[in-house]
Amino acid sequence: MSKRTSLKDIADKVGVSTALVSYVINGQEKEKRVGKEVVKKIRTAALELNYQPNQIARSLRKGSTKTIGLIVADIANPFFGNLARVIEDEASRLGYTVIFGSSDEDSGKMESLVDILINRQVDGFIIVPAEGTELQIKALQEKKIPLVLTDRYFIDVTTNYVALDNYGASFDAITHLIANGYKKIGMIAYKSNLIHMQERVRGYIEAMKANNLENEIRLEEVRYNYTMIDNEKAMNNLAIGEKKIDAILFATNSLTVSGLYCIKKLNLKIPEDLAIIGFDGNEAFDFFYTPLTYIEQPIEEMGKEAVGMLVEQIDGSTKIAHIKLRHTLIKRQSSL
Amino acid sequence: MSKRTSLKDIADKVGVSTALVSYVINGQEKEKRVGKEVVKKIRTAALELNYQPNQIARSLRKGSTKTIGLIVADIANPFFGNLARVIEDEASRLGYTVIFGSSDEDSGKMESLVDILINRQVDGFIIVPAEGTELQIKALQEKKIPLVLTDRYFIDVTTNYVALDNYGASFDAITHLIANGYKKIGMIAYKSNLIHMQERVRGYIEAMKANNLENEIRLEEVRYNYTMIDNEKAMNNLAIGEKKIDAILFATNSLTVSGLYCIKKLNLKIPEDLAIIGFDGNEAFDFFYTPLTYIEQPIEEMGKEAVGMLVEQIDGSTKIAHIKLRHTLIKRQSSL
DNA sequence: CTGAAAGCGCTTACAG
DNA sequence: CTGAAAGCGCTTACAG
Repeated sequence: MSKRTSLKDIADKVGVSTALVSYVINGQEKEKRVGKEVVKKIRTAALELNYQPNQIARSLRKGSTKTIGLIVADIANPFFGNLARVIEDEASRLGYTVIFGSSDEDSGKMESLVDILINRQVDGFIIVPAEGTELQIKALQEKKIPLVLTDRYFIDVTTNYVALDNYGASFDAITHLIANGYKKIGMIAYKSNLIHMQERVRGYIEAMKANNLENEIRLEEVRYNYTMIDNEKAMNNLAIGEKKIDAILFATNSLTVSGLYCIKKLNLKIPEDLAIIGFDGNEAFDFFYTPLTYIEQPIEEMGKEAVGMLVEQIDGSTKIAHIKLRHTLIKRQSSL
Repeated sequence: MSKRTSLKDIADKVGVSTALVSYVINGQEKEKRVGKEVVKKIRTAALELNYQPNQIARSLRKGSTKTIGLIVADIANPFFGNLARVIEDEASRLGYTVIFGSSDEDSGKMESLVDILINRQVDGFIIVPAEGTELQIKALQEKKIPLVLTDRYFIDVTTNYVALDNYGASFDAITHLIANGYKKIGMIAYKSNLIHMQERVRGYIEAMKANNLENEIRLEEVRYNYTMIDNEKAMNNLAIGEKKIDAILFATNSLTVSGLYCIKKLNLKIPEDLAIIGFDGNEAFDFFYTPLTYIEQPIEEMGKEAVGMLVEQIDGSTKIAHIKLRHTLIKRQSSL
C-alpha cells in the first residue's frame, strides 16, 4: 500500500504544528480559536493531499474505536441476516461500523469470537447469546464492556436486552388455533435452555391449560445440529397414526422450514390434515401451497433498539433496560 | 471499561523489558533466544494478569489490521447472506476478521462505505461492485489496496475477480427450456450495465439465436428500486394476451421471488401456462406449489476463492486471476 | 492564537 | 541473552 498522507504531511506543507491540523480536521477551529488564514490553508492542503484520517491511530489514542461487535447464531439465516442489516444501518447512522461473527449456537465458538472482538477493541457488543454462555456475558460485564443481548437473555445475569415477548407470541398463536376449532395442538421446539425457547414453550403450555387442553399437550424437542433428522422423527410422532394432532406450532424460522419439508414428504393437506403456524417471516411461507400463518417479529425495532441502547451505554449511561417487543400474528390459510 | 493489562504491566511485574514480553507473547522466544526462566515467568504473569494483546496498537505499529472489508449489495438478501457466511468462515480460518457493509446497488453509498473502511485500515476488500463504480475501483488500485471483485467485475478495469460464468448459465437454462419444447421464451432482468446482468441477458439471446428463435426474444428490464412495480408490468406484458410467452427465465434471486408473487396474482398454472427458471437458490423455490427449476451458484467456492485470492494479494502476490465458476441447473417440475 | 511534547500499546532494529 | 529507544499517526493538556 502506498504511503498515505498523515497529519504531519499537512502540517509540514502548511508550516504549522500537527496540533492545529488536528483541530481543523476535527472541526474544533472555533473552540481552539485557530486563525482564519491558517484554517483555510490547512483545508486546502488536506484536500490537495487527499487526506484521510487514520482511524486506527485515533482509536489507539482515544481508546474508542467506533466499532460494534455483532454476534449472531448464523448470518446466513434470514432472521439474523435481516437483523444484521437493520443494525448495520442504525450503527452507520450513529457513526459506528460493525464487525460480525456467527456462533452456530456453540458456546466455544462464541467465546473465541468474543475474544477476537475484544482484542479488536470494539466499543461494545450486540450478542444473540448461545446456550451456556452466562459466564462469558458476566465476564464481559466485569470488564465493564458495554453490551446488549438480543433475541434472548439470561434470567440470572442482569443485562440490557431487547427481545420478543415470546410467551405472549406463542400464547396468542395457540389461542388463535383454538378459536379456529383446533384442539389437538402440538409444538416442535429446539431442545434448549435458552429463555426465548423456554418462553415460547411456556406460552404454548399455558395457552393449552387455559383452555383445558392440558391433556392434549404434545411437545417435541429437536437438536439444533440435527434439525432435519429430529424434526422428521418429531413430525412422524405427531402427525401420523392413532393419536395424531390436528395443528402445530413451530418455534423458529428454521424449524418451520424444515417442518415444511417433512409435510411435503408426508403429503399432508394443509390445513385439512394439519393446521400450521410458523415463527418469523420467510419468503417460503408465502409460497407454500397454503400460505402460512406466522408470528412476525418486529426486526426493525429490535435492531434499532439494540443499537440505541448500546450506544447510550458506550456514551456512559449505566441505565439497564429490558425491552420486550410485541409480535404480530399474520393470519392466513394454514390455520383456518 | 476498566484498565486492561498491557505488555508493560507484565514487563514490570517480571522485571524485564517490554521487548522480551513481546517476543514471548508472539512466540519468538526461540529466534530471539530468550532465557528459559524468563520465558516461564512471562508466561505465568501473562496468564495471571489475563493479558489480551491490543490489536489496535499492533495494527498501528505493523500497518496491517488483519481485517477484510466486505461490501455486498444487501446482507439481508439470502444470496449475499450466504456468501458473507462463507467469507466469514474462510477469513476466520486465515486469521482475519470481516467488517461488512451493504451498498444497496448505489454508487454513492458504496463510495462512503469504501472510505469508511479505508479509514479503518482494512488490509483489503472483497466487493460486489455497484453500477458506475469503475473509478472507485481504479482509485483503490492506484492506492495499491488489495481487492477482489465478486459476482461482477468491470471489463475496463483489470482486477482480480471471481464470478459465475453467467453467460453459460443462462445459455444452459434456455437450452433446457427449448429441449423441453418451449419456444416463446421471455426473460426478466434488471436494467443494468453490470457485466453479470449483461452476460445473463447475452446467454439468453445467444441461446435463442442458436435455435433460430431470434424472433421470439422478449426481454423486459426492471429497475432495482422498483422491482415489484416494474416486474408486475413486465409480467403483464409477457404472460398475458395474444402474444403471450410460454416460458420465462428470471435473472436473479430477488427477481424470481417478486416474479412468483406476480404469478400467484395472475393465477398462472406452472408449467402449463408458463414454465419458469429462477436464479440462485431460495427456500421459497422449494415450496412454490410447483418446485422451481433454478440456476444454482457455487457460493461456497465463490466465497472461499475470493478470500484466498485476497489474502494472497495481501501477502504480496501481484498475480491477477480471473475465476469463472460453473453453475448447476437444478431441474424440477416448473420447467417440465 | 500557536507549538512542543507526551502518550495510547505495541514491534523491532540496534547496541551491548 | 537482554534493554533502551524510536516510531506507527493521532489527540490533547500545557505553556506561552
